[in-house]
Amino acid sequence: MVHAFDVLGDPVRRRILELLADGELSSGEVTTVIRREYGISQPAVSQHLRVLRDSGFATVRADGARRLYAVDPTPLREVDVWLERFRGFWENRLDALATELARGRRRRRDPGPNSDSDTDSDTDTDTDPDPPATPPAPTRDEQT
Amino acid sequence: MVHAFDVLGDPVRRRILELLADGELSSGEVTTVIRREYGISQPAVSQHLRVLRDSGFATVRADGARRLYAVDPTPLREVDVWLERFRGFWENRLDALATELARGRRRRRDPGPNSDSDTDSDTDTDTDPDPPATPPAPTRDEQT
DNA sequence: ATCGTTCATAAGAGTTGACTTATATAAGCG
DNA sequence: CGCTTATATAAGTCAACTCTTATGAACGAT
Repeated sequence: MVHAFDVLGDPVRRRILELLADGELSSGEVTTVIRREYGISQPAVSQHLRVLRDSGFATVRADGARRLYAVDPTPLREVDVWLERFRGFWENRLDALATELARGRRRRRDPGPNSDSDTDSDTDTDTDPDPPATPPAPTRDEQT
Repeated sequence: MVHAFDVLGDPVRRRILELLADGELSSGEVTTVIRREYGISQPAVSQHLRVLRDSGFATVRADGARRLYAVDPTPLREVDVWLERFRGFWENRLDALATELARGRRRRRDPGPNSDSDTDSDTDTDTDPDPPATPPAPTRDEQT
């Protein structure tokens, strides 16, 4: 299946997530806004909602004939975790410390840039299955 | 120009950024790793580096015939800011408060899910130019 | 039961994007 | 100066993505 970042690559989908961030919305309500803002058809919106469903960014709940969509934060969190290694670039040490505390992390050592002497390798296995150890496939698609 | 999330949509580019996160690397060094991991050609890697340059994710510095690439955190930070509105989904209130402090924000109100009565519209202007107020163009491309 | 909603799926077209091979530019070196 | 190394660009191919229109399925109301 597609990677979280692939899903977020589309501006319409990002916008839909923004809308859902404020709470559950029906497919129709989402469609109304998106249609107005991007001028695309109802099926187009429905297809985006499908991608969001399939990729775990949104959940659906039936309410009569309507479908109520809500954010499922799981993949967004993955993105957040991936981003973590770069936070050292824009957060100063004190901020980083506070964030550490805020997140209740158990890991030691901060993700500062240019950690040369640091051969940490892959201590944080929690993040991404991204780097394949060996040439995956000639077709270069996402490895699940 | 392309949106930050478009750039991050590619696994090879994400991997390159991961490599650069540990410090400056030459094009050749990046190529060696990526070639081994993804089995793609030197020009392919070079093209990805170009995208990273053009989109502001990486900076280059000449060292003789070599080009040394480094992370430019600016667009990553934009992504982080975009993500901010969803943090309420996975951080509890206390964590959120600590993060607020850590980030030194001046804005009030937290990005909690299901804030129904909240017709915030667009208070946080710092984030995204994403939602166009009106149907932008029939071709639905990224508005710069 | 029939008709209007609400929403999803199907099929097809156009565009974009990521590779490939071939080649160009520039530096390092004998 | 010629040759190798380091890197970028050019041109072309192929696949994937996102639309479109047409249609289907389920619910609600008359």
